[in-house]
Amino acid sequence: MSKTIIIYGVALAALIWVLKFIEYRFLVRDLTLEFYIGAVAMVCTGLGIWAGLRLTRKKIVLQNPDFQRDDAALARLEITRRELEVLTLIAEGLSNQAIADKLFVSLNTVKSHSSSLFLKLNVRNRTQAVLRAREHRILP
Amino acid sequence: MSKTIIIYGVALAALIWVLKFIEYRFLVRDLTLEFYIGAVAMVCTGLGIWAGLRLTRKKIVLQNPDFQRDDAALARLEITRRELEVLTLIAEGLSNQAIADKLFVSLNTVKSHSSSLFLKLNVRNRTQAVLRAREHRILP
DNA sequence: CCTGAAATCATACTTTCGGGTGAAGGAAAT
DNA sequence: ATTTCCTTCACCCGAAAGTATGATTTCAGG
Repeated sequence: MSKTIIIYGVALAALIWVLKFIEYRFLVRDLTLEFYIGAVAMVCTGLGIWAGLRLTRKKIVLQNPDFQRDDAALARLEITRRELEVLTLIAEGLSNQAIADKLFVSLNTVKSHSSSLFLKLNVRNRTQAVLRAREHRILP
Repeated sequence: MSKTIIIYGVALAALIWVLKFIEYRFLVRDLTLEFYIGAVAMVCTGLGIWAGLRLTRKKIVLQNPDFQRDDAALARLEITRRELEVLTLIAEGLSNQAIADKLFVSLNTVKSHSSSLFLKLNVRNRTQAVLRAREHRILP
């Protein structure tokens, strides 16, 4: 956050410094407008590329390759297919509304599923549900 | 849930069946009150032990023994000590109120910490925060 | 000594979650 | 055919979570 701002500030300061340096070094009284524009364009392009990479940097995937779902646990806990879907999306950090949009169902439906899920997993909220599901080897 | 109820029902039915059997088998007209009480006591004791074991069965601990916190990530994200504490408790599925009680601070304080945590982790809720923290190797 | 970062808490407000209840349609099993 | 289970959805309500803003205090480091 503040680091980003600082880097931008430093970059702009460096640009100004370089321009000043050029002015003095080569005894140029006034650099041409084109030169300024070009310099700003270059710096902004660089910063843009850097910011773009930062903003869209790929997710760090944290996968356990040798995860094997314990279907016996699923059966024992009487968790249905749809509930498992909802549970999976909950584990991805989605809100109920987001889950509803993703599954093309209403918010109420998602609430129903998650509620019965919490009952069956014997937990009180989604964070605990994810923990429990992992313990039961229902989720990776 | 329903399984528990079924087992209780079966146990009671079995008890009644056994008592009837004894009555016929030994041509006893009326079993003594003490006998009934004793039978009920035995069955209920057994069920109680079983239920107690079920209810208090130990947590399945899901620990990654070779977890090493990425302190660089902590510094990079500018996460403070207190925020890390809160984050850890969030990851354990505790509510804000529970965290407040555990840390002997007010609910508002916990909210403050979690809010700035979400900002720094660039997430919108606690579940995503836990995910992100794991990705950054801040949490096991 | 002064500054800045942390930590604490408050107040107020909006959004999201979660519980409870009930109900309708559909598919599969008996 | 009837029952049972799953899925879907609605409505209501209270609790919890999250946002925004600002004040205070403490304390290490320059």
